[in-house]
Amino acid sequence: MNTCMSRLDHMVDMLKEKGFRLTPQRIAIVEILANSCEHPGVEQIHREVTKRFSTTSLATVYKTVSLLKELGEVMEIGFGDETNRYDGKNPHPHPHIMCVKCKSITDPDLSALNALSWELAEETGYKILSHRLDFFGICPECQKNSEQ
Amino acid sequence: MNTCMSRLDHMVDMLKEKGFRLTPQRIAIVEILANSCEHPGVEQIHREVTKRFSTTSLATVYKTVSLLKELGEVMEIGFGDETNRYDGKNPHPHPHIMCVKCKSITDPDLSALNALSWELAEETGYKILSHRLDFFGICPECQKNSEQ
DNA sequence: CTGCATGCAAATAGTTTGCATGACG
DNA sequence: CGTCATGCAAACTATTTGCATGCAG
Repeated sequence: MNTCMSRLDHMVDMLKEKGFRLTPQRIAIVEILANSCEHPGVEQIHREVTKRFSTTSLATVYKTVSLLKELGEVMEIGFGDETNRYDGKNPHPHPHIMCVKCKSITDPDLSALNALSWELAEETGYKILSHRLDFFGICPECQKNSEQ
Repeated sequence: MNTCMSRLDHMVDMLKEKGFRLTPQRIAIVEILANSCEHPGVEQIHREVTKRFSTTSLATVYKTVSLLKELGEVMEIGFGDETNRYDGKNPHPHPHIMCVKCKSITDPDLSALNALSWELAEETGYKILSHRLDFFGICPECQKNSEQ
């Protein structure tokens, strides 16, 4: 089990094991994904990487994120109109809550959730592979700011 | 209450009341949305409309669907890569289950769901406006077909 | 008649791809 | 050193927009 390893080390090891090259840009992107809590988008990741490697292209960010997505190390969060955001800390399906004003995304605890998948599989005969549970609302901070 | 009115009548009345024009194309699109169970996409709606009004443009379909969306009469279902699909029968948030092979979308019954929103609002202090619960899996039909 | 709706084409935005160059292993 | 990754630009796709024309009210 790798549970005691940092996400960063885990992701880097996985790339190494599978024979992918560890370029500085790639490592930087992995670091950002492994350490960000705010569910960054490609644009934001790109902004961060270029602070260290100024010539890094958007295409490289897309390619790296896409690679990690395929390896199951990063989960894509695609909210309606919003541009995609990514979660590298917890790449498995879990609920999100997004503030429609400030666009912040956080991960609430919802224990009662797993039961739903079972209920559903039994009811429909589907083989459930994954799911997505997203809430949209206004965060406490933004509620305060709109009370003029 | 309009619960005894057909969705079609309800949507047409709403357009009339709010002063939107009832062009034949618009009515045809509303009809398709009100009567389709398969959660059609814009392309599919367009294919249907053009059977009756062959010159109807994609832009008109987009505009009409968008209008109904803003009026709260149609719900957009945006699944990751897949192109958007629409639900005109039940425009309020409800769970979906999509087959990753045949791309069919159906509406399962999940009673235990409403409790989650409450739990969440209390836990996080968010004002919850909406949510999205989508499952991805393989439908019974496609499971059969892959057992060679 | 008057203005909103239509339909065409062009614009947009996020993302992907092709290809020549560069650097990891 | 060979191969894969990078970076640039061009391609793509779903959707939106501008504008002249048409038709509902």
